[in-house]
Amino acid sequence: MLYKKLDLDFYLRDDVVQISKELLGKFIFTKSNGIVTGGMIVETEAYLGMHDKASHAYKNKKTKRTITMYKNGGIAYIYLCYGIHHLFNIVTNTEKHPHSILIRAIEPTKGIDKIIKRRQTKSNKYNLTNGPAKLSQALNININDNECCLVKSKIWLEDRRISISNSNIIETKRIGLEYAKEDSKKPWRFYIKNNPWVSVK
DNA sequence: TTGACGATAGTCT
DNA sequence: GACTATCGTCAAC
Repeated sequence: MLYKKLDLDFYLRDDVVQISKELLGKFIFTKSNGIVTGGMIVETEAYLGMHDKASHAYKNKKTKRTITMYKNGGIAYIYLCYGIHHLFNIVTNTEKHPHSILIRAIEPTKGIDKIIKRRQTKSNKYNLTNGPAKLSQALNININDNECCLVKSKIWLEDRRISISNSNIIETKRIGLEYAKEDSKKPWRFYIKNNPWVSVK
């Protein structure tokens, strides 16, 4: 089979930085009201859990919101940002390690007509999914999908045998985390070199 | 019970 | 580049 859905073992691994890099070039899809939309992941950010000041799980903090990250990997962690935006993360590792990966941008390939309708944008096509809240809107992901299983549910990832070499992966600091002091400078954002769908170059 | 604060995006200058 | 809409979450009172 050329298109292989990512299985649970992919998500349960320990190295969230490595998984974040491997996600580049993978595909994400959602099925909503029978319509499938999705595309290729081009930008990710790793959040390293209890020792990462930028992570919601810093200092092992457990609240009603963050408890999702303390579950086994392979599920979605979705939360509301700025009262408006739904941000989609992938939970990795096991219950003791609240790791997550923010998907910041995709290159849409499936259901683009539907994506345009959901986004209601008239500007250039790169504006459709080049940001974490934009892609959530484009794929109709919202807070109700929190804890959604990524292996056997309406949101899933596929390996389509596209390989991104290390020389084509840019490592840089994460976006919008100045409050996290020194951890905001850690090179835990990854994106595909020269890809026009990346949010911030 | 209250208030400060965002892992953003769109608009305006 | 600056400004801000908008509201759930969470810690402090």
